[in-house]
Amino acid sequence: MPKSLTLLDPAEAVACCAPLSARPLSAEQAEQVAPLLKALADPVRLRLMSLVASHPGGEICACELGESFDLSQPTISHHLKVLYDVGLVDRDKRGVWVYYRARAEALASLGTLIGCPPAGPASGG
Amino acid sequence: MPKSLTLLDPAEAVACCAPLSARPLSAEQAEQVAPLLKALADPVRLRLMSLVASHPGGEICACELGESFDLSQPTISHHLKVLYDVGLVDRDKRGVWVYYRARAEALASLGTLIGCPPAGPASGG
DNA sequence: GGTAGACATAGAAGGCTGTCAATATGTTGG
DNA sequence: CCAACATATTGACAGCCTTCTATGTCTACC
Repeated sequence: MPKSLTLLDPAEAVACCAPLSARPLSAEQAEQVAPLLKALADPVRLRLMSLVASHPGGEICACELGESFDLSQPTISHHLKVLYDVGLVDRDKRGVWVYYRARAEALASLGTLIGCPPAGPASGG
Repeated sequence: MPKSLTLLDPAEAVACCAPLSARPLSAEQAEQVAPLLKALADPVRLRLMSLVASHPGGEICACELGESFDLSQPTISHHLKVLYDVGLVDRDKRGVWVYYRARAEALASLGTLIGCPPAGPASGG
């Protein structure tokens, strides 16, 4: 059971929350959002997420991800699973290889919740 | 020693990073950003941050923060210290009370790094 | 069928984290 | 100076997290 079928991903639940600075987050909301942040709150996973999100073509092979780290294959696999379980990345198995893709809308929701600079003219310093 | 004097806060260092999806985060950048996310990756701290950031007047007394939780005073104090140490909040002691203020630019930098929706028409949700 | 390769899972070790009770520190007022 | 109060620090403990090695699973190819 890779994900829940009837409930929202953590990543999807975030979209319902107003920015942190708009109004106090409820305890329930905080419990939903924290796992997403926790998933990103590790240097390895943060780099993995960035590698996936920034890769040309939108997807990247797990084998290529592993080459960027001095870590064992199971460790990389574990971190990718954490990102997958909270809904920050999608996976697609093609033959022997597994391709990961960033969920842009999940990152966008999380960024908005944390607090994006107000939409306006270019900031001047 | 509340903070480093010559080096940047984690919160300040984040401002130097492009969004996750723009280019792969370096290992060094990831090591700098992860502590910030880790600080927010706890339900209690996330609510504390939201309470501080959303409070009218821009600041809020620690005593008022504690009343929102079913946790001991030392625990709240500990969580506030975590947020303070990474530079997400400022503190101001006035008499017996301590007032906390959100560092809006730190939240904005972090939000931008994670990935804000591209500036466009108002989202309908 | 058998072998090789890519990825996932299981189990264990060591370190980190959240929480508390107890105590320390600093401030106000008598 | 002492009492009362707000907040911070200390020390301890349970639980979780990151990492590894060993192993399992699935696909491709001969």
